[in-house]
Amino acid sequence: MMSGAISSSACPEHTATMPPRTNIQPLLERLRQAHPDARYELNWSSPYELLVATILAAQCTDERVNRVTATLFQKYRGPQAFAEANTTELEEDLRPTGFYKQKAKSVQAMSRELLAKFGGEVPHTIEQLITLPGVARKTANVVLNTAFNIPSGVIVDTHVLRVSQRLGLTKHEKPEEIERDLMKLVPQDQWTFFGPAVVLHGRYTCTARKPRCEECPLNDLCPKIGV
DNA sequence: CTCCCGATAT
DNA sequence: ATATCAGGAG
Repeated sequence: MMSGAISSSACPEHTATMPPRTNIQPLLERLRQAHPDARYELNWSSPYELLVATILAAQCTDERVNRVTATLFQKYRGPQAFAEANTTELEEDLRPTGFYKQKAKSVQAMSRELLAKFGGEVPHTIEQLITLPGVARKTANVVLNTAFNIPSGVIVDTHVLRVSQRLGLTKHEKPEEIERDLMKLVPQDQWTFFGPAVVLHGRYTCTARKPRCEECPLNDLCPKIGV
């Protein structure tokens, strides 16, 4: 809520104590052209299901998560069912997503905490969400941005991290520091678009190992740091 | 920093 | 063969 704190400095020289890069608008326009309806590709039918799916999405493609949750959400309906599930059986259900023991543990612990502290309802603030086991800022921002349309912050996953550094939007390396830079740089009403759009850009164009700079719509805006 | 973990692109 | 992939906890 304090993120919009603008220093209305009387000094005409520095009207804003603002970030490294000058104008974000051209970048936002290009991104919008390339990914007009950028959104997360996880399948869900409730905020709770999106929360579970996002936990499962760690180090795993959306496609594989969707393949698993298609049957998973038929078998377990709501936090009570996950909390009471047999752990070994749940681990097997989650196996194709990788890190399956850790994820089973996180999903069950998260579900129990959700029931105990929030009556089974997914909270609407990032401060409350990140108290849940297995939930940090990235997961919390995905849920708040996507399920509730709340611009709680900017999603910083491995794609946003890499692309932001290459574009020179940040000099930092830790996700939290990068998110802080992006929140200053990008207007708040663009946050829920910016995250998913940059994720798609990183997934399909500005790839980790062999970026496709020749066909990149942001090519002329990019200093190509670390490529 | 390491560990959790399997599938896929290179 | 191995780096990487919609991360987070200890």
